[in-house]
Amino acid sequence: MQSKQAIGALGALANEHRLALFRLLVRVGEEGMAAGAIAAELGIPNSSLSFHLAHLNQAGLVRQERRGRSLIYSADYAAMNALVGYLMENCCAGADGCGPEAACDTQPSSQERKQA
Amino acid sequence: MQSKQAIGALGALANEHRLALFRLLVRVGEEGMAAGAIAAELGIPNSSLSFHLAHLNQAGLVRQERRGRSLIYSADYAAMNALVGYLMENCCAGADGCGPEAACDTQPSSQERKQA
DNA sequence: CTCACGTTTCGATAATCATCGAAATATGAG
DNA sequence: CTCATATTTCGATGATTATCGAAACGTGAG
Repeated sequence: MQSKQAIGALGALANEHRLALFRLLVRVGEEGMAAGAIAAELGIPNSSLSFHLAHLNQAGLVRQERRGRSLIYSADYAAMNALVGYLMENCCAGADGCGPEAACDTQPSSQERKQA
Repeated sequence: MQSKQAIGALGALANEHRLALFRLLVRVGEEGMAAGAIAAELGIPNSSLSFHLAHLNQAGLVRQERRGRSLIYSADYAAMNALVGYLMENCCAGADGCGPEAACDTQPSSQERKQA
C-alpha cells in the first residue's frame, strides 16, 4: 500500500456516515447490501448516501455489484487489511509484541449457510 | 472506542503530513521524538508541524512529554489498537478467520536500554 | 413500446480544513 | 536579570468537503 491510497482510505472513513456505512458492510460480510437498504438502515437521503458510497468505492474500500435493479455494496476486506498493515508497519522498530496480525478473510469460512 | 473518537482519529490520519508523522512515531517507538527533529525529518515548517501535532494529539493518537526545552512526541499504541479494533468489529458477522488480532504493546519488551 | 423502481448526477450553498510567516510563550543557561 | 533555544498561537487566505432536492439515467416488468 502506498501513502496516497492510505490517505484516501482514511479520509473516506473519517466521516460519521461513511464510517457507519463501512462498519455496516464489514458486519454483513460478503453478502453485501443494496444501496436503498443501506439508506433506509442509516436514515440518510439517497443522494447523500450515493455520494458517500462513491467516496468509499473510489477509495477502494467497498465493491459494487449489480443484481437486478439494485446495486449491491460490500466491504473490501483485503483493502481494510492492507490499510491496517500500512498503519502498523515497522511498529516499535520491530519489537516483540508488535506487528499487524489482523486479518479478515475474503471467504469468511464455509460453516455458515443461509436459507433466504 | 466510540464513533466520534474513531472519526477524529481517522480524520487526523487522513492527511499526507500527519500520516507520515504518525508512522514515523510508530516506527521510533516509546522513545519518541522532539518536535524540531520531526520538522527537520519531514521537511515541514515549524508552525505547520505544530498544527498537525496538535491535531494528532487531540485525536488521542500521540502523547506529549516535556524533556528540557523540547517537547517529545510518541505514538499512542493503545489508541491505534483501539482504532483498528473498532474498524474490524464484528467483521464477517463473527466468522472464523476474522477479527482484530493486531496489537502493538505499549511496553515494546525490556530487551532494550538507553543511556542518555 | 410504456411504466415503475432503484440509484446516480447536477448544482448551489454552507462549513470545515491546510498553509505558513510573524509574533508570542516557555524553558534553561550565564 | 538578559539572552538563546524550542515550540506554539495568531491571522488571513485559498482549497476542499458535506449536504440534499430535483432531475436524469439504467434496468426490468407487462
